[in-house]
Amino acid sequence: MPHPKGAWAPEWAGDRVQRRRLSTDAIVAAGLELLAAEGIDAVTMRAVAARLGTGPASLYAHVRDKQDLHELMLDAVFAEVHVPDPEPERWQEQLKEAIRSVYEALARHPGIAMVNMAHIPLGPNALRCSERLLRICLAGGLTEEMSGLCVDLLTLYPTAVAVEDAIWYERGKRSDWMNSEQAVIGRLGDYFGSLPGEVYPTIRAMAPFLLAGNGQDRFEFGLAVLIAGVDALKSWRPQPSSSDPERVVGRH
Amino acid sequence: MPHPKGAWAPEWAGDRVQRRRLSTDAIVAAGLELLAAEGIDAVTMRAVAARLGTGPASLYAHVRDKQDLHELMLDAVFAEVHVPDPEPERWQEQLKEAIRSVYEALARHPGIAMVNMAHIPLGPNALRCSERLLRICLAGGLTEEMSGLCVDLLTLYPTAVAVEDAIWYERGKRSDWMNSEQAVIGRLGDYFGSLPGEVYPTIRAMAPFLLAGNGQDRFEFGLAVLIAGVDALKSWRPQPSSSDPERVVGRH
DNA sequence: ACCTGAACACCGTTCAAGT
DNA sequence: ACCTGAACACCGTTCAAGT
Repeated sequence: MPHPKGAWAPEWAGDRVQRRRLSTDAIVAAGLELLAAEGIDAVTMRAVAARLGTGPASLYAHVRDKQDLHELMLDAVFAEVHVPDPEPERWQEQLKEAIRSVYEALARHPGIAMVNMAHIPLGPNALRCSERLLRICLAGGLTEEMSGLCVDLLTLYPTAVAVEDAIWYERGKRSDWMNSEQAVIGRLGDYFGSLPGEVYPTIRAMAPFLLAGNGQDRFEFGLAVLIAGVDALKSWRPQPSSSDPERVVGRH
Repeated sequence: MPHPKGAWAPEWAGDRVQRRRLSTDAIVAAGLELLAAEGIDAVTMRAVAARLGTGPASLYAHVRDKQDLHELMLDAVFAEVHVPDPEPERWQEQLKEAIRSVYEALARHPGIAMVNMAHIPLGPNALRCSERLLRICLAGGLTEEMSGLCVDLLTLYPTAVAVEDAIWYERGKRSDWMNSEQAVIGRLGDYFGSLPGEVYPTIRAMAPFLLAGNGQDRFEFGLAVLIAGVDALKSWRPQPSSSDPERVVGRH
């Protein structure tokens, strides 16, 4: 009893449901679903293809390789980032809002942050984000030199924290016991307490401060340090020479 | 013509050269050699085993798994980090020296930085480093709360930059053309220049500043921002309430 | 206790062949 | 142009068996 393809189903079903054509967008969407469901390690060419009802080789017509797929997914995530319009007098708070937004978007898709670290993101959504960050810096009165370097530095921070988060998240999914934030902090406290006091007296004494705060608190702390530093160096220019006007005037 | 194992070599060669026993240290050393020669992706259980003249299964008697091996390699790298003894009046410069030293050690072994991001490093050498960082912070007059949070933040920065470096390094090894720093900056400049001016006017105008400086300059810039921020928040304590003395006095 | 070969269940990517 | 099955050259880890 031969069983020709599709003979068991009416033609319209094959056309409308089964025969959805592959496309870059569909592949990126499937990748993001897989990322949400099973983490970045599960976003393999094979798994994405399987989710679309095909084999891995079919994806290569729409996507250069796995790295390319990951970059496309990253730019889709950058679409969720909101960077406010410049209000010059509160540039510091606006930069904080923007960096929080980058962090939240990356954190909403655990695992994608590493991709942001691995590439200078050049997709349209990432560029829009940089464009608007630059405007806030310049409106705030930072030098052009500062502004140019700040965009990178300010983006690196939420990315790095999100990478750390994702690793903990991944680990927590694999085994629920022992890996909750509380459990880890508890064991770390015990560990620090058990260290030889002659070798690590400061770590022992400072253990409560080393373990203080949750992830949110620690993120906000780093953010406060960064923006305070940017403010302090607001007028920074590279390698001011000894002919710098202020210095010369200062000597009068 | 059968060819029994070792029949072509004198017995003493087999005993003295071939039969070196496996040990955790030997495995870690082989891992670091492989890392230097071929990058972190080449540090597979199979390749490390092959370098030691055995099969992958043999390593599992000395090392829990691949992650464990990577952590052991990381602590070996932390042995190269130098953190100076505290001199209270120049704590800022000392923190910079320490962070540079972390960065340099990680950069000397491209690829290992990711391991530092994936774990709270708890090996003896990493702990010694934290211990000494803490001492500098406290000697400099930072609050205990600040000092505790600073160690993490200050370590995250060189680690994140080293992760980025390693990815570029890896890419440069694969194909020498198109991936040198100069070539990438050149193409990025072209790309920014080709962007539609109505959508990305600031990026277009700021292109030279976005691409300014080499890796070293950019690292030093971030370091300056960080330490300036730490200095500005020197007396920081978590969530100061409205009963904060200075605020009350300020109203008089 | 330490080491081994073989096997299991995976990868990314290529390629000739189909439509 | 797009899609496919099959193959290639790899992985990490487990396990029974050896010493």
